[in-house]
Amino acid sequence: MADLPILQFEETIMKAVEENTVVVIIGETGSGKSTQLSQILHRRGYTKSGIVGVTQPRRVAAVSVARRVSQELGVRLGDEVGYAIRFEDRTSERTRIKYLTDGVLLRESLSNPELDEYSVVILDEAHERSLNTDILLGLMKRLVERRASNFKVLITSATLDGEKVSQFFSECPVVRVPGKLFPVEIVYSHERPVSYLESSLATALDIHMKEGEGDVLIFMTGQDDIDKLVSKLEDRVRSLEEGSCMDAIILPLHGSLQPEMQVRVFGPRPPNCRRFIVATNIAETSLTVDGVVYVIDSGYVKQRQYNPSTGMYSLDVVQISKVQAHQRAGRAGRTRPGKCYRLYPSAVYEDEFLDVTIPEIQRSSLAGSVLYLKSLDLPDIDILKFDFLDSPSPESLQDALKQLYLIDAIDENGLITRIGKTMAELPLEPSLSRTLMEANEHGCLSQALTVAAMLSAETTLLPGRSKNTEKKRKHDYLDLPDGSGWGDHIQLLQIYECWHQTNYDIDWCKDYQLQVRGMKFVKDVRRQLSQIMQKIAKGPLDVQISRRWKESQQDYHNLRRALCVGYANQLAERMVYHNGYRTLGFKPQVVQVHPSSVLKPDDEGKLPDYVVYQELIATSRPYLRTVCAVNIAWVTPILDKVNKININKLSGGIGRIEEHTEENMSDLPKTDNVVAAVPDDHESKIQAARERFLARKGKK
DNA sequence: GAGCACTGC
Repeated sequence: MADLPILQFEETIMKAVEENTVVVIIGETGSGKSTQLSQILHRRGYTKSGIVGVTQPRRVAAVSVARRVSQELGVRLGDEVGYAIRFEDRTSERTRIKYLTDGVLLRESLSNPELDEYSVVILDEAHERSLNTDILLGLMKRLVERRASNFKVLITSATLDGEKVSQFFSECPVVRVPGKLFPVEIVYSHERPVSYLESSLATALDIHMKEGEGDVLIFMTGQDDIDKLVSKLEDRVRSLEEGSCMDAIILPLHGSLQPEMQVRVFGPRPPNCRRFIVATNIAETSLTVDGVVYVIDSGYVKQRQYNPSTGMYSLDVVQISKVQAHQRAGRAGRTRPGKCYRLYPSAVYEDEFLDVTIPEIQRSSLAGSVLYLKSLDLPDIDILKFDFLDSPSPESLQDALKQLYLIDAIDENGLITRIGKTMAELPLEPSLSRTLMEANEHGCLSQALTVAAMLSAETTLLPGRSKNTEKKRKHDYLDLPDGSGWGDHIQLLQIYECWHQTNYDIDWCKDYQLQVRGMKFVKDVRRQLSQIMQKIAKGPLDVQISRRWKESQQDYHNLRRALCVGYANQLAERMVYHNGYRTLGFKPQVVQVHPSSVLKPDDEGKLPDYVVYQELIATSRPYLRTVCAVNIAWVTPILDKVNKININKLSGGIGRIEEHTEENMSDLPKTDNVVAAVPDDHESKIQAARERFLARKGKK
């Protein structure tokens, strides 16, 4: 601890903090910023007038850093040093240093917008630019003006991007702290690989034959490629065995792996052995593998992005940014000098890679964030002029406003409604919180709570596609309830109700191949949602089991109607001659129900005329994921509302966001009072970056 | 009849 670089900068940092309200700290990996900054401030008396809060983008980081700091200070975790993550608040009245996820701090500002119990807030890992961090940055900017006398903000970033953050905070000082990484030699390819999979394979074998001890970390874009490379490596390494003096262990590493499998990557390594870890970008930030000396970087990442004009998400393989390339290379220099093999020429890196990753706020649907900001009810904040470090596109903000209006969270003037205010308190996406509100009016709150909770964990619920599914099991996945013909939401409800009837038996989950961790998470979410709904609940919150078929059909009917109201912006109509659907409310998209859905054609081979969907996502083609059948009678009033939307009024009559978006808004009333806005330098840079990005996408 | 990168309240 004593040799952490940051400690030599204590005086510099403190001088900057004393003289300024905001300070940016640039510290590379190993500088000790996450554990030491809070302690420095503590030593210097900043915990006397309030708490020093340190945000982290991830839960595990918040917990592990808090644990380490409590050890270093020799106090019990939860006393002077504590942490707060969802479902777990390990702080007490004595807590002076508090680690928390940025999502938790956002929730706290909902009930206490001035954050007056904090004397300092440190936004750690701000360079990762998570959606939540970006919103916090905007809120902090406002807060430091209001609380300038007794509040400090420190923002840490691992990259040169600190200058930009400094500009954002009126040219606040930037302190640079060196990291403790060993040098990493960068080796570029001479040309673009024909197949980066083959190229990775060849490079990995080359390292194994020629290089000294040390593990190899290979970055791939997804599970399929990881599995392919793992099996190819297995084959080739075996045939090389006489040529090499080392044994090889080949390990996949990605988010869908069961935790038990992930542990193999972090366990002790047998001597005289080289491990090949074939990973997604999970190994870029979330997980650190010890012993890595060689990194193979394909230069690609699979990235999820949102198109606000179609309401469609897509998962695309895109080039990484220079920052990401730097981060990947850094993974080779943690224990001793390393090497990073970039499977692309240096000219590609220089000319084609973006400097920084496009922040999440420019790649996501913003309905939830906009609702959150509106609910803060700060008279001095106008959402459309909200000061973001990087603004989301005008289309994206308009899309969010339209969505919120369609589900009654804001009125036609863009003002938050009473319903919207309650919705914002729920840790759910707006469509689901609106469903809960509606269900509460129609006697099916209990069922809606279950569905909302199930959807909060849905992706981790079902077992991953593992190669060894030959394990013996009592039931097949097909034995699970089938949604009674109404679709996936009803199926999720039925699954949870079955589990409830087994008294939440863990073995039951295992028998049905449901992820135990996922199901426990659902139970926690359901409890949390019930607590929030308690004060306005008009019916029971606990799981209700209907004895009779007719009763449950009535429940399903009410629930589907509530879902239809909540998902007003996620409606689709079946096409006349086949089972394709057309989305309603957006620029119409022709889509298919995802094959994993339990919704199946009826005896005449037809799917329901109308469905709501949880997600519209283009993978190999556009799909509706997680769908529920609804009645046309519920749909008609929504479509009437869609046709009457006046986006100009919703945006508070501000013309400036009209001019970029004419093309997407052709179905909406045209306004002739469009103000020609001159994009400032900041905006045009963003625009340029977007265009470069889109052009690159088009090329592929 | 296809398949989902990674987080978080």
